[in-house]
Amino acid sequence: MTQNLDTTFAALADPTRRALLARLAREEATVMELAQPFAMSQPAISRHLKVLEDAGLILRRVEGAKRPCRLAPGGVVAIDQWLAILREALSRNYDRLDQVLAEMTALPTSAPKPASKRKAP
Amino acid sequence: MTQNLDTTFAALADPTRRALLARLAREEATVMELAQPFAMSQPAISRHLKVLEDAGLILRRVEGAKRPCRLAPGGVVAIDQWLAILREALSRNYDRLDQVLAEMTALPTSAPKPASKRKAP
DNA sequence: TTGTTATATAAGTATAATGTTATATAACAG
DNA sequence: CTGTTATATAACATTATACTTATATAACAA
Repeated sequence: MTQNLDTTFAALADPTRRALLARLAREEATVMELAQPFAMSQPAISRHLKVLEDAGLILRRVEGAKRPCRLAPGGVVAIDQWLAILREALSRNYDRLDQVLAEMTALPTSAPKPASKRKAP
Repeated sequence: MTQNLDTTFAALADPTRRALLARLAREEATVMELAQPFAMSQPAISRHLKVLEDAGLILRRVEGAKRPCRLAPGGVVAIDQWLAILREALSRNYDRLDQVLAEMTALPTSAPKPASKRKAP
C-alpha cells in the first residue's frame, strides 16, 4: 500500500498506463472497458492495472465478477511531496536570476560576459 | 528539448537519479562532485546525468574540463501539467465524497443510499 | 449442470535499463 | 610535450519490462 517513489514514477513512465489514468480521470471503469480502446491483449492491461495499483495510483473494488477501478490519491500525493524539493530549488534559482537581471539593469555598461574558449580543430 | 513524459517520469523512477537531483537542489555541482558520495563508478553517474538532461531535469554548461550541472525547470513543469489531469479528477471525487457524507449526516435514520448510477457528462 | 463473461496468472520472448571495466577525448599543470 | 584530471563512450553481462498465447478461477446466466 505505501508505495515507494520508484514504483510510482515508473508506473507513470508508460504511455499506456497514463492513458488508463486519463480514462479513469473521467470515470470509474472495469478492466474490459479500460482494455477495449487499446490494441493490446487483456492480460497486458491487467498487468498495467496491477502496476498502477501497486503505485498507489488506482484502487479496485470487487463487484461480482467485475473489478471496477478508480483513481487513488496516494501516488500523486507522494510524487508531489517529493517534487516539492525541486520546486523550491527552482523557484530559488528563478528569484536569483531575477536579482541578477535587476543588477544588470542597474549597472548599464559593465563588462558583459566571461566568454570561455572553445575547441580548436 | 521538448522532452516527453515517458522520458521524464522514467528519469525520476531511479533512486540514484533522485538523489542526484536532491543534491543539485542544494547547489550546482560537477560530475565528480556528484559521483563522490555514491558507491558507483563515474561512467554510471555520467549516464544517469545524461538521462536527467534528456528528461529536461538538469542543464549542463562547459567550464574548462568540467561540466557543472544544475536543475532545469522543463521536466518538472511538464510533469505538473500532466498531473493536473489527475489532481482535478481526484479533487472532484473528494468533493463528491464530502457531499455524500454531508447527505448521510443530514438524513439520520432514512433509507441508507440513493445509489444513482454515474454517467459521462 | 454447462456455457459464457470477467479477470488473473503462467510461461516464453524480445527489448531496454543499469551496472561493470577499459578506453577515448579534452583541458590543465608542469 | 608529458602526465594528470574531468568526463564521455564502447563493449559487455545481468536484470527488469512489456508484450504474447494459453490456461486458471470465479461469477453469472441458461
